[in-house]
Amino acid sequence: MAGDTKHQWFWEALESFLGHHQLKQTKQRQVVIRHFLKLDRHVDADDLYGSIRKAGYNIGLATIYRTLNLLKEAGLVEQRLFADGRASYELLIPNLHHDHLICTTCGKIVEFENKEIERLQAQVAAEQRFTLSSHRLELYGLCARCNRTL
Amino acid sequence: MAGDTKHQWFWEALESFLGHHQLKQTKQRQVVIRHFLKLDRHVDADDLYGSIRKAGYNIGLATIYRTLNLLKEAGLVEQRLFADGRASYELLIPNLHHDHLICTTCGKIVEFENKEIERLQAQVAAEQRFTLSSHRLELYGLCARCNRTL
DNA sequence: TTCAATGCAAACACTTTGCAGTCGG
DNA sequence: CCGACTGCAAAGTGTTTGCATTGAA
Repeated sequence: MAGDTKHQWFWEALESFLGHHQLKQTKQRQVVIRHFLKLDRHVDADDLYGSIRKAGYNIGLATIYRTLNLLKEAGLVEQRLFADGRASYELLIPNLHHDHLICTTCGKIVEFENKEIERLQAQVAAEQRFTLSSHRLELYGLCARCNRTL
Repeated sequence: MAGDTKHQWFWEALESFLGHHQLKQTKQRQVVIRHFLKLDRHVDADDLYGSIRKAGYNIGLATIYRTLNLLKEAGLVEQRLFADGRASYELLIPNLHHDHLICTTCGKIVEFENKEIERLQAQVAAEQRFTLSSHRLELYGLCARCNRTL
C-alpha cells in the first residue's frame, strides 16, 4: 500500500517483521520510512526530520529516532557513527553489501564491493575461529577532484 | 624524563609536537599519558579517569579529554567510536597498522594484519582515483568462546 | 611575565525516555 | 478493548567550553 514497486521487498520485509513482533503499522512510521527511502543514502535523523517537516507533516523527532531504531532492529538499516557524534543510517540491501571510500576533504562517498577482500576477511576470521556476521571497511583519502584542487 | 624506555619513541614524538606548537609539558598531561600507555589498548576517557583517580591523582575529566584530543591531533592516537556513543582511544604505533576482529557478544578484540587485503584496498582506491591516507576495517562476529556458550 | 593548561561547572549536541492521550488490530 | 504508538518535554549521555586561577617556559 505505502510501497512503491522499487522498494517492494523492503515493505514486505518490514510488514513481516512487524507481524512477527506484534508491532503496528502507523501513519507516522510510513511517512518516516517513505522519506527515508526517498533520501536514499546516508541519512541522519535531522535530514529526515527536515525532509518530513518540509513536506508538511508534524512528526516528532522522537518518533523518527524510534523508527530508525526499529529498522535497525529489523536488520533493514545499518547505523553508522560519525566523528562529530551524529549517527547516519543506510538502507541495508540484502545480499548487496558494499564498503566505502570516503574523501577526507569534501566528504564524498564512493561505494564499492570487492569479493576478493571479502574472501580474505572470511579467511582471517576463520583463522581466529570467529563466526563472522558482518564487517565494516572504510578507506579514507583524497578523491581525484580534491587531490587536484589542493 | 617521564618516559619509560619502551615508549621512548612516543615521548619523543610528543615532545616534538609540543615544541612545534608552543604547547607545554605539564604534570597532568604526563600523568594522563602515563596511564594511557599503561592501560595500553582501547582505552576510553572513563577508564583513564578511573585509573588515574585510583592512583591518587585529582585530574579533571576535561583535562583527560583535552589530553586525548591533543594526542589525536598529534597523530599519536586513534579515536574509535562505539555504538553506545563512547569513544575509545588506541595508541597509534607508526608503521604498525592493524585491523580489528570484534566479538559482538563479549566485546573481545583481536588485532590482525593482512597484507593481501591492504594491497587490494590500494587497488580499489586507485581504480577510483583516490589517494589513500588510511583505512579502517572491522570484522564483527562471535568469538570461539561465545559461539560455544550461546 | 606571558600565555597555555587546569578544575570546575555549565553548556552542548544527539539521542532516549516518561507520560497522558491516541489509534491500529 | 488492549496495548503499541505518538508528541512533547524532560532527562540522559559522553564530550566540550567559559572562566578565573595556576604554573610552565
